Amino acid sequence: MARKSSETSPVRRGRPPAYDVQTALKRATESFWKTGYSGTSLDKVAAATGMSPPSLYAVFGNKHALYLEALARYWDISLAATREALTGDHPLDEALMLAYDAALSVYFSGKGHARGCFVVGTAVTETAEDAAIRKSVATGLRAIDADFEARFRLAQDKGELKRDADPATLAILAAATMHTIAIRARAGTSRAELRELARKAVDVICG
Amino acid sequence: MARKSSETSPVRRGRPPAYDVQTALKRATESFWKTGYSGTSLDKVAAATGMSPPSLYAVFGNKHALYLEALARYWDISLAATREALTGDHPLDEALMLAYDAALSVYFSGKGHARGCFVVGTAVTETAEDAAIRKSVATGLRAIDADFEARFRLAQDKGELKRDADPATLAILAAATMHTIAIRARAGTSRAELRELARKAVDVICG
DNA sequence: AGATATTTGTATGGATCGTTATAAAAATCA
DNA sequence: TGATTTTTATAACGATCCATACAAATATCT
Repeated sequence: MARKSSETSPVRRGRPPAYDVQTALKRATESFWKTGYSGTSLDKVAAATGMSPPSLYAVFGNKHALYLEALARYWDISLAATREALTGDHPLDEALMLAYDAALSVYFSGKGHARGCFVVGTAVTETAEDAAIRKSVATGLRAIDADFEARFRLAQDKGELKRDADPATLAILAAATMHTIAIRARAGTSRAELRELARKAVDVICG
Repeated sequence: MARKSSETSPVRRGRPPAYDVQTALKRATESFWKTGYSGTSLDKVAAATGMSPPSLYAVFGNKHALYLEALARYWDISLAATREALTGDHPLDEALMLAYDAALSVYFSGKGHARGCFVVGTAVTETAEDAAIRKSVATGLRAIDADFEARFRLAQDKGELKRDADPATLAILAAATMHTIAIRARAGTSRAELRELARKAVDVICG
């Protein structure tokens, strides 16, 4: 569900906003990505976005709603990237590696230390006590599982995979590989080592 | 490295401490487990432990040192549990399931909502900006990997595993399965479903 | 131009943050 | 008993937290 922006009246009335909402959301995401939801103050977000606190509240509601929107945006982007890698016309093992490469380029996209996955690195912590964040995470995880499973099912139909393999189980292992990469990236493992890890995991998963 | 406790002089001089350090550390761990490091104030920890803030500082130093000690204690306990499961005299698949069952009973040990893994649920968030926590997490992850790998190597020697299997790669997949369980438990997946997930993953991993 | 509408920056409110000063309380020592 | 040692509870410190009141700024409308 996208934020309303240009579908409002073509000519707006008062003083024009000084900052673009989407880039502000991106900057806010980067702030939360570093130090988590609880560990990131709204002042930090304001500094990162260049917006004043009142503007942030006018646009996003409050800190919690802002984080939820950042989380939804991250899911949108990363689910699309995973799906694109898996639905392209590549052999099974290549498709899986494309998905992991896409994830790695996100996990190592920051300036300083590797940030890992935004969900695993910041949202999972909040899921224990925050129902809204928990729901977003649970839904996203199911979507990833489904995308992997669909690809394995297709592979089985095309004869890329043994008949007795269980696509649902292989999907769990493929997702688990993604998750362990997300954790390890944030914990300091190098990108090269993680890519090798993915390569070996793919070899086992594809049989 | 254990905290000094009873190896001091048998007869101590001043007013005796009212609370046991180990149980206080356990209570503090449970506080952080719910809402994470940044999301848990020292007042909350004080309320959970029954200790006053000055007592907490006298015993543990500060909030950061207290969390690090809680993290070290958690690693000690969970690594010991995993190692016990894997080094017992069981067939490979049974040993792996014992390890996952041990983890599950920890992840679902709380009163309210499932807490998942303390490391994945609270420490990973901090690893991006906190070098000390990152080091603890990295070391612990390597230890888990090594324990799994040793068990797979043993299985290969005993003929439980195919000759061409790579113990290091299987260890990564076994650890990845543990990690995805840790994430999903905190995100709301039921214990029964996670056990089934583990069962299927073990079947694939063991070939 | 004047009225209206919307965003902006500043400044701050009340609560909570991590941490510590202080003195009373409770033990052993002489 | 009185001095010494250690822990305790209370209270508060300055800093920071999330959130908002307010008025100046900047646009379109009549």
